[in-house]
Amino acid sequence: MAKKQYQREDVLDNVITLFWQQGFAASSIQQITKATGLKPGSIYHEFESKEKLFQEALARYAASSIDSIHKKMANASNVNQGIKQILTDLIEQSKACDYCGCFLIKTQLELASQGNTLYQFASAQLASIEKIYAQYLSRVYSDELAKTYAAQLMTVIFGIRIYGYQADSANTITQTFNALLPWLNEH
Amino acid sequence: MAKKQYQREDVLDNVITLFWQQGFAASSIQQITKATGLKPGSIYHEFESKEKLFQEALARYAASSIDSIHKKMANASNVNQGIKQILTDLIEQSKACDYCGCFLIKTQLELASQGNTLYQFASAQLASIEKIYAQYLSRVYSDELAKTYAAQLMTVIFGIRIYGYQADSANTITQTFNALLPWLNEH
DNA sequence: AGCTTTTTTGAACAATCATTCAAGTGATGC
DNA sequence: GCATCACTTGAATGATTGTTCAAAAAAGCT
Repeated sequence: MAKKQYQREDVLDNVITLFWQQGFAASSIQQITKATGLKPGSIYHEFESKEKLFQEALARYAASSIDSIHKKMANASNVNQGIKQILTDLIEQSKACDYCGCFLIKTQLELASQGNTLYQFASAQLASIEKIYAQYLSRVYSDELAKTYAAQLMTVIFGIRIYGYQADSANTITQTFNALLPWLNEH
Repeated sequence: MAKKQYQREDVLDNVITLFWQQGFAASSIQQITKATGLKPGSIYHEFESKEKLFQEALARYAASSIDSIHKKMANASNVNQGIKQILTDLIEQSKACDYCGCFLIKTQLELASQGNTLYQFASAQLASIEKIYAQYLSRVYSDELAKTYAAQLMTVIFGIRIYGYQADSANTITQTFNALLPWLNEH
């Protein structure tokens, strides 16, 4: 079998689901083996370690998250509507899957106390997402106000993602974010 | 040594710190041993299992959290000021310690996907905290508005606790919650 | 003092952990 | 058709996991 029997990206996608659900510590190589169909040897041949594998999975998740933001903003009639759409989709998503929240947030929480590289990576990605929102908002508001709104937005997104772990919360949440971020209805 | 050499509550306090920092999966019995000074045998004699120990630690944390809310509300000149004080203290706290966030939130995120009992317990505790806020708010607002505000408050608290993981975020946060919850300045 | 009860001890348990590696496999270039 | 190469395999590694248990140790009770 000289030819690779898998695509690096497919493996990562499978592994994202697993790590996302269970976190880093609770995901064993055995489970990774089962989720990907690869034997331990192949995993270590392709990725250096469990940590490197996790890192790469997280990076892929972050990239696709950021990509999705840009796409939704491009399709929206204006900045505020775009953000509103993103929030709406977020709520829809948290209804659909049970392990949700955000992979980046979960990683940040799990690995914060160990000063881990993975924590720093997750944290940096979240910071850069905030910056992206600030950039979009600066099309409509002053730079200062844009930053302020971006911080508010991130806080509410975090809040929603945690609140979403509570059962049946979807209806409440929509009402909540509309009340918290009234400026979303401007323009 | 027929007499107990430790206080159940002291053991729990030590164990709260450990579990809070590292989460359930990443905290080994060996570490618990080191943190409490108890040998494995004693731990299993006093608490039934790692899970039961965690559960009890979490319950103690939740009880003290709820207690602290009531105390702060009792000391405040009115409901809104009391809540404001709680939020301010929360931010101060998240500056001080690095593993922060909230033990309940961390537990909820870590153990959600496994449908774990511990997840359900954490989730229920958070729901009951929301109910407590709603009760206080209903002194000042209609029952319906009180519920709405309580949901907003929880969302912002969640947001703040996650946002707090980002470095240097303390100044931004105060500004943010004042903007998100303008009704806190009423009365 | 002697018996009972409660607690402590630390070694031992099987299971599982992340990781390694020598051997095997099959396609590719010559 | 043979050697080379990239990849797969799965057993084996030693460390660590949560948990148990028989023996020891000390206090209370009669």
